[in-house]
Amino acid sequence: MATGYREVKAALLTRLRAGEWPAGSTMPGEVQLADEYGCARVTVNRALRELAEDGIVKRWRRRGTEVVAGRGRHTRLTIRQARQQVETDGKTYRYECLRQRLRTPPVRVADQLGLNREAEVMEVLCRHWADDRPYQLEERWINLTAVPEAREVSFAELPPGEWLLDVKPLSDAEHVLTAANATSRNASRLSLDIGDALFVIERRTWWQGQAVTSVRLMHPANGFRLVTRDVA
Amino acid sequence: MATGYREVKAALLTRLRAGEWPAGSTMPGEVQLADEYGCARVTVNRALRELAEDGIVKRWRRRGTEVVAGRGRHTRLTIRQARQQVETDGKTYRYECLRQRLRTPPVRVADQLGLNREAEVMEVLCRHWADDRPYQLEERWINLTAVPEAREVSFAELPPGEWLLDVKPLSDAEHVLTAANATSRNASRLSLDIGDALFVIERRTWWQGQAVTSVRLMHPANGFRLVTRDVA
DNA sequence: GAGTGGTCTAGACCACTCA
DNA sequence: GAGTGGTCTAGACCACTCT
Repeated sequence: MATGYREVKAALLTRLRAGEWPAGSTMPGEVQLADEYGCARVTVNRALRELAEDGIVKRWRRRGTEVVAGRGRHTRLTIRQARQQVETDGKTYRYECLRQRLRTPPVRVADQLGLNREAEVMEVLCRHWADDRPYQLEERWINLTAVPEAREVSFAELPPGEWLLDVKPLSDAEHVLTAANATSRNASRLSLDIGDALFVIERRTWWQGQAVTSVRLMHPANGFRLVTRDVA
Repeated sequence: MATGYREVKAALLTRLRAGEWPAGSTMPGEVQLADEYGCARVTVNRALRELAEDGIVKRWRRRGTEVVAGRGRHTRLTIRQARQQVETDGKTYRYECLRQRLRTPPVRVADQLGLNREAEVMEVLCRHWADDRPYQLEERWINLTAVPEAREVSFAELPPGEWLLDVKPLSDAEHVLTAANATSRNASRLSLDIGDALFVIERRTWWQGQAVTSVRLMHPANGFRLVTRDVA
């Protein structure tokens, strides 16, 4: 007789692992399970809702709860500001601005930000260090229509990512993770050889539906990794 | 007067975006907010709980709810089976096993799986194709102590990842995402040039506390990307 | 129409940690 | 001791989609 939603969730997971409800099948309804476990329906509801959030089941009104498990693995990833990551690693963080200027966006950037080519954007190129090794090279484009204040800000000392987090907090985001070979230009900026592998994170953010910024974060593959750990 | 937890959550997000409670400050308690919005405390509780899951606030009993926003970005990632990903992309999937054998594990693998070097493991090297291009090269080690059935299974036609998902469903997992340059061996197996960038996913899984498998999935960087989209 | 999950309410008790 | 969030309950109504 399990009463807490954690117990119910664990019990359901055990039965799922045991194969009682194979992938593709439909689980019993909430009322029946609540009856089995002798608890309120809301308790079962919460357990099942979390299983759905974990990607283990899918739920529909009227159709019931279906076991998916096996389609793919869900995982939660945290992408930190360079300063924070470097300091978490116990290293000394240093920031350096290589270029900052106003300009009209190249086609690719205009597309990404949903702007036309006459709009004005801020381009920022900067570098983040961990101890005395380049940690991240950052190419950023800021939509001045969405963030006109940026026109007056100097990023000589202040990482634009940190500034934007203050100015437009809680924005929506899209991330794209890829790998690439370093071009000659990027290699020299990261103290690498041409062709060395880079781990690249591209991020676009929106604030109330309007594109704010598009940024490309390049890391020497050697020494950079994203780690996730998922229990479920 | 918002009554639904979604409305409450949205209202709180708006106030957070407006800077009413700056990062580091403590938000009002659940009872007060429930009073403000004219709803039950549980409704506020759910809204705040989701904000906490989104990484926007942190909550402690007695200490209250603190605004974090700005530490890092949380995102949800789904890593699919090769077959599923390839077919989702509208391409034709093909599987090919390059090697399968029993052996004792090299030190690195023994460490990863928590085994001693006399234990027996199954080594599988295989390749996944998308149309007629290599999509993923897979190096896998299976702990036969945890999965003795694997000793009798042929992976000539069946991807070991898919088999394991059936046999040990709902296991715990750890993922490490990195980039690397292709070695000569891996380059030829992926129809690449030596040094071309690879996007590498390493995954380890456990079932009821026991290490099941360790796998290294290597993708040509050109044409591989992981994408996440987060609204909040 | 009926049965599923989705959600809200009001009240209650618990667990924790601060003063 | 007091006040915070964490959770459970019982009952209710709603939204959806199947037949």
